[in-house]
Amino acid sequence: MKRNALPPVTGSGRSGFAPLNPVEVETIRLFVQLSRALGQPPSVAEIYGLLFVSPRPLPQDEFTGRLNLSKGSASQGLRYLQDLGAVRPVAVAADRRGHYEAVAELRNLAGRFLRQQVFSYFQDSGERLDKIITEARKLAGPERDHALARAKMLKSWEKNSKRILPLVMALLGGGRGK
Amino acid sequence: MKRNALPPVTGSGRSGFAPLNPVEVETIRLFVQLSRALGQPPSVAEIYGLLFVSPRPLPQDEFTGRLNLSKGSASQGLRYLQDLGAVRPVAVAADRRGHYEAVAELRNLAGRFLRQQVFSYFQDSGERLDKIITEARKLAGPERDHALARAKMLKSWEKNSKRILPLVMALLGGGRGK
DNA sequence: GGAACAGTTCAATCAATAATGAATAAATCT
DNA sequence: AGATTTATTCATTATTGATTGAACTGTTCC
Repeated sequence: MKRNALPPVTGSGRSGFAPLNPVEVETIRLFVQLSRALGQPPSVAEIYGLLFVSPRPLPQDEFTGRLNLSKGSASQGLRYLQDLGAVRPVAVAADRRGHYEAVAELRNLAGRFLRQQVFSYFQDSGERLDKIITEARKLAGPERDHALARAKMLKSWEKNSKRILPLVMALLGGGRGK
Repeated sequence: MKRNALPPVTGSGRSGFAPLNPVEVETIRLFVQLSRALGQPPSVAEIYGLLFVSPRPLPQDEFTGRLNLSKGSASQGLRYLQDLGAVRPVAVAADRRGHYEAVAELRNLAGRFLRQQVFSYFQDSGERLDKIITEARKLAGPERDHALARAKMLKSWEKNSKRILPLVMALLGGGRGK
């Protein structure tokens, strides 16, 4: 069965938890929208969005219930967010459930996200580039020249891109963020 | 029926076109890999990749045949690439088919891509942010304060991000790209 | 110990996205 | 005009990716 995109704002939570208020709904939508642009699954964005607007850390079953997620999605999404450093556990006295809060520093978030995304790409791109060059050398005549020129271009693209990342990070952290 | 990921390097092209050589195969793989990171369909990456390594402009049926794509995918992918400015038509004498070549300037490519991706996001994010603030004002007590603080934070994130884009563009174009 | 709770894993299911190809249009040739 | 070539559109099909939930693990409480 397909779960509801977002539970209705009105109506008492049939999960036993308070339904989302309009601020929560809109904030979550904002993050879901962003997640599309970044190619991230909506459930993850929903979890982060709700933790982000929440004035206090939430236990897993609470955001699961309020977002109408399955236990599996919640668990996986939470893990992903923790690995990314976007969410951190917070102990709450007299409650054995784990509670979580959003890490809300743009620099951290964006930095880690970029690192994760970009790193996974540059992972074997270097290796592949070398292979392209090796193969290009085996060609003959003008084909060979063109192939080598293209390979060189790719190398320079890679270098340029790699150089930009730290700068972006610095800008994200340094901008008068107040 | 599923098409082959990439036609085998050896073996005469059963489409009547030359099979891909190793340089072409590896270059295409590189772009396909990148397209995953960027959330773009592989067929588009294949087309761009082949045009990128090709020493001469290719007509649609040629890259369609060599990549083993359907006519539909080729046509749509080509259109997407043209809209993005990543590929441009080139007239070839005594051939009535349209020929295309890759636009291979990192600055153009990345710039247009970012614009397309990011712009579509910031499209209505401003509107949504205003709505969040409006709704937050209707809340009471500490909840209200927290919600307003979060909304303010989102606004600053947006401002920061918007400010960075032009800088990234400048860096992509300006780096000693040789 | 064992019942209730909190959480994870993963194979099966469902939804979203990409690719296909038949129908069609438009242009060029004879 | 009619035949041929080139290319586009879009409903259908295939593929990928996200979500579910039942089975399981480990804790805590009585």
